[in-house]
Amino acid sequence: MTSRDHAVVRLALDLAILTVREGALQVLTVTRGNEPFRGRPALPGGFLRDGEDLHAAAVRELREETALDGGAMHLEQLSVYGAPDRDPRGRIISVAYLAIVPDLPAPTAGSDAVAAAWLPVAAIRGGLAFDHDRILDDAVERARSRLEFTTLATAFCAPVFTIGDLRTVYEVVWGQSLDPRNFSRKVLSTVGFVEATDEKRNPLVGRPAALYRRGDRTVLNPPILRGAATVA
Amino acid sequence: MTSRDHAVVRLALDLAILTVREGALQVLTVTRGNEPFRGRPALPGGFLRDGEDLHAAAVRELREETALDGGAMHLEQLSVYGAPDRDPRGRIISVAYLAIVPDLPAPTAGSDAVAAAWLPVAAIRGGLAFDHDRILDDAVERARSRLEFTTLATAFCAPVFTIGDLRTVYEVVWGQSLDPRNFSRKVLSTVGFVEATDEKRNPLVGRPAALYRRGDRTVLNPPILRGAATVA
DNA sequence: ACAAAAGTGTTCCTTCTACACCCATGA
DNA sequence: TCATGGGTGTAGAAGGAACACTTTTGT
Repeated sequence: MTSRDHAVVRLALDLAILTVREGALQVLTVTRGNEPFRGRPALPGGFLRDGEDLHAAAVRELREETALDGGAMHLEQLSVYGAPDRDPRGRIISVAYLAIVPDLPAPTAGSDAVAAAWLPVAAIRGGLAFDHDRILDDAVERARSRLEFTTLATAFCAPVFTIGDLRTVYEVVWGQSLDPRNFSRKVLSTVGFVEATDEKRNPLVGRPAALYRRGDRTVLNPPILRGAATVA
Repeated sequence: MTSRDHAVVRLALDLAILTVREGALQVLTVTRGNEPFRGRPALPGGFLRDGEDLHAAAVRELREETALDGGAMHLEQLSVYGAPDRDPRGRIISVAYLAIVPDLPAPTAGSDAVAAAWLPVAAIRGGLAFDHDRILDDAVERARSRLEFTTLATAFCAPVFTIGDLRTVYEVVWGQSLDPRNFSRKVLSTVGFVEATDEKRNPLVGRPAALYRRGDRTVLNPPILRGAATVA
């Protein structure tokens, strides 16, 4: 065996599961019970199994962590992280996935016996194990970009939602405030973005808001661009 | 060993190396000398080596195929392809990279003893080995999108080039014609896209064109969007 | 002089932005 | 009737598309 041999690697999957909770962009983390990085938060993940498809493995991990299935969430491949020294236990290549989920009623406990918790992305600041800070950075930037060009924002929302709910997603993920009136028009004038229901929701105070469902469309044309606008 | 064990995988890299040659978008292919898919064209690639960084491995493969180094080209990770049955020889996960190179003076021969050839992307139509057709599709779409939002088009060009050369890249990659006058203005009004030289190039007929170098900027703001415009 | 390609100026139209204004509800 | 959030109209600014027109070369 020389150094020119084919590398022997293990293939891991890591999930950056994002949601909007309590007015902040949050990510699901698990606390590591073993070395290395014992006690530090990390992104949930696991190893690929024999004969298992990559995407199917990501779906499985997501279900184990959030009990969410199929259509209720968004799951896409993010990138591969394969620096030789990224894991002190050996050569482990990680395929990272970005998942977007609504604010879950059952908040945290996964089926694994590890402590899972939602942490605000803004509060993490380099505290994750391995190279997961970099994965999280990439995930957040991908999500921000997806809001511009796709209807991904609806994946952050419950099955029915108001235009105001949707706007809050944009404001929290982008970290800037948007004009409610122009936002409303843009969303409603894009056919297939949202689909009207005949229900309304009464806020604690103020005029009732119409409720909508997700539409068929996935790509946003024209896009909703984040300007260098007024940061909230 | 049950099916719940961690999968044992080999990790391959495949390169979609794109260029503009003879007025067409072309991709570098190698003809397979062994089964499976013997005699069929495939994307060049190879296996990750012990202790080798993923991106470094992609750079190495690109150099082996094109004798191009570092700054003269663009190289970015595309995606991971990991369907269990994607390679009949066993469980091989492939990390695909997109490379953009200028029209090379030394056209084809790689250092390996395999037959390398540039093929027009439009002429391939499902003829590649493994799942390389899908990788190529993803690569072309990524390149098209990159032209909209980044200065990637300069990576298709020689070290010095005219605005007309650059426009040809857009037209060939997008498959649509652009207004030369508006295109010229957009490029020149984006500071950092191209950098003027004081040389000119005389075409066989017509007014000489100013020559430019790549600029510092990588992101294009505002972007140059492909309309649903007049298809060439 | 003429053909061909490079580049400039100008007009029209679409889209974004900002903000005045009206609507519907609970307390 | 007042505070609060939902939603419409509209004027100005900015950017893209189309195209007439000028410039510079080789033959």
